[in-house]
Amino acid sequence: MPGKLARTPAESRRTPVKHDVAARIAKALAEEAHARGLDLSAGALPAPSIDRTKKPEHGDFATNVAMAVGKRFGCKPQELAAALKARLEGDPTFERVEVAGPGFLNLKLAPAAFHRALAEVLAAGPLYGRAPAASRERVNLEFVSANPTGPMHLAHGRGAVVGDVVGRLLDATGHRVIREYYVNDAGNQIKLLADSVLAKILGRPDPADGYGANQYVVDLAEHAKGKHAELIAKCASGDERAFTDFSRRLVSYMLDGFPGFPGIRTTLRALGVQFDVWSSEAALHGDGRVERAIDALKDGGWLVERDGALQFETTRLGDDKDRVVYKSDGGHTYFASDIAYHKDKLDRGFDRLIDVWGADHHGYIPRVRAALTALGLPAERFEVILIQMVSLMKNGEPYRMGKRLGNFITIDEVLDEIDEATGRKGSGSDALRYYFTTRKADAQLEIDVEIAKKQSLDNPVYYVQYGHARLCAILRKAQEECGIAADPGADLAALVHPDELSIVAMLSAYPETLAESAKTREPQKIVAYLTSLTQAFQSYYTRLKKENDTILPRSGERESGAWKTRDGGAFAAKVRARVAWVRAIRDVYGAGLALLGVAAPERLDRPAPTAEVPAEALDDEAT
RNA sequence: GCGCUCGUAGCUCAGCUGGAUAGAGCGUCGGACUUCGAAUCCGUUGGUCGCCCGUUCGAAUCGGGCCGAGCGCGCCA
Repeated sequence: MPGKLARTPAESRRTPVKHDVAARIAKALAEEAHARGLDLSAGALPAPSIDRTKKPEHGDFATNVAMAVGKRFGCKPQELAAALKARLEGDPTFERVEVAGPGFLNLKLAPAAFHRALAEVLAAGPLYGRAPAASRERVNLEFVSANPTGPMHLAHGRGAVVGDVVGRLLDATGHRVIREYYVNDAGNQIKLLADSVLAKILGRPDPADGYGANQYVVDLAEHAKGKHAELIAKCASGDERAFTDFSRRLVSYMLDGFPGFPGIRTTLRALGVQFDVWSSEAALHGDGRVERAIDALKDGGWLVERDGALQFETTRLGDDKDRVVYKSDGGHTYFASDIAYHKDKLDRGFDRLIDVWGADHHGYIPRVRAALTALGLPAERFEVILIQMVSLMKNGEPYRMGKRLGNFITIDEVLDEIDEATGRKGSGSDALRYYFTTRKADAQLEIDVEIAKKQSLDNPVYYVQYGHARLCAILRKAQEECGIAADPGADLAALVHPDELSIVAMLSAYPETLAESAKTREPQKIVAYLTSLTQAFQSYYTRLKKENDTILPRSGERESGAWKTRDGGAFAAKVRARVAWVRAIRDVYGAGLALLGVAAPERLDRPAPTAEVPAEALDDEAT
């Protein structure tokens, strides 16, 4: 491996500015080696890092190249750094090159380099940053997969949003993603739901651990009673086929809704989440895929009969204990289905399987991996994103709705409550999506409904949406009052304000952020990026005002048109450059918000100062 | 007991393949609007990165050991 100085074509397209810097450093290094009569072709050089700096005084990029390869040059890092500095100073890409600390090279880019970077953003527009990853994979992304025995709760919602955003990230980096919901329609839980509903209809007592205490079961019973009288009668007389049929219909109702219950699909849609494939556990059994998978394990000698049950010796593959696939009563375990399901997904030709699970299922990973290995399938293609708990707070206190607490509040309740409070349909989805992707998936999360309802700085999603609306307002005024359309080919030479250039540097980092976020399946990197971009622009905007400058001509000048000729046209050139720059920021913004599935409104209505609604009044409506 | 995840500011959390003086939001306190959206901005306050060793030019980051938290360890799903 030649290290980071040599990049693949895909990477170089993805990070043009950084790649440019890397190439110039490599060139300087090669020249220095040549000058010293060193032959570096034998053996790889240690890979140096080229990083964006955290502090402005360190310039735009910093590299440890002199420290990394100093030994090969047989000299001190600081000496090599000084030699490289001398060579790089002749390069017009850099405005300043400094040796710092133990041998870092700090590089400050010249304005022209920023202008080239900005031109790239403008040329790509809203598609900026979307570039194929090194490997373009066919990905099966399975998420939510909540049992269709009840409404979706907050914890499901987090998995839904994280899964959906990871899907968008993978799409944006050139992977082909199939989003799949695995419907557990064959297990005990479904049987229990059907028993509970039947019990309601037939006036029998609810089964042990049944669902009968829930209002939606009462509603479901009422709905089913009118529609399936014959089927219910057969079920009552112990007809198993009828019972299976009845269960299947109940699953459909849970997914598609019935009077008094919106249905899981509807809830997901309200959250902005859609699936390509709904696969059925029952179907895996129905057409023999489970049986065949278990037979394959048997043929491979992985199964033993013990205590009257059929066990898969996963311990031979690193699991803690062997796992039962067929119980002593002859029934299958959930694991048996899951073996077949994951085998099926790989059989369908996916390069990668990503499962999104609740963190409490983490112990399940080794056995699925063991199953794939035992079946001779590439277990390394299987990965899991674990989702931690969500607790819902209200003004700092655990939030209760009825008897439910935190995780057990339904998505619909939360969405409705926020939508009603803000008066904007979709604001609940925006708020939840933003919250759920702000933290990494495997960290516990607190959500405060009161903050999510606020249309103010306290609410992080509003802060970012406001930033987007503000950029749009500037572009709108530029067009309508100055006749300036953001021109991707604008002359950018007049763009010299340090804040403007540092924001260009941020824009040029967006492709790297997207690539990294997709690669690590960590949406929070996009959120963090958008937050800091917003901050940078808002800060610039206020500073400009303090400096008695504006992006657009002042209103007086707009009407007279005097701005067009001010300073011999230099002012107009600056305005045009800045408008193009605003457009670039807006586009990156829009791209980032689209990845999160959060609305990017072009304008936001100012809230009336008296819009505060007493929280108690909303509680009554929401329940 | 074993396994997984984690321990960073008063609170909620970032911190990329190890990099320079560890960051953000909220909270505290104090400031900034005649002019493109003040739904904003600036400053202030705040930390033995749980503890101890080790690896090296360099550790919040990697390794080991403790302490503490959550979860898992079903012929449940």
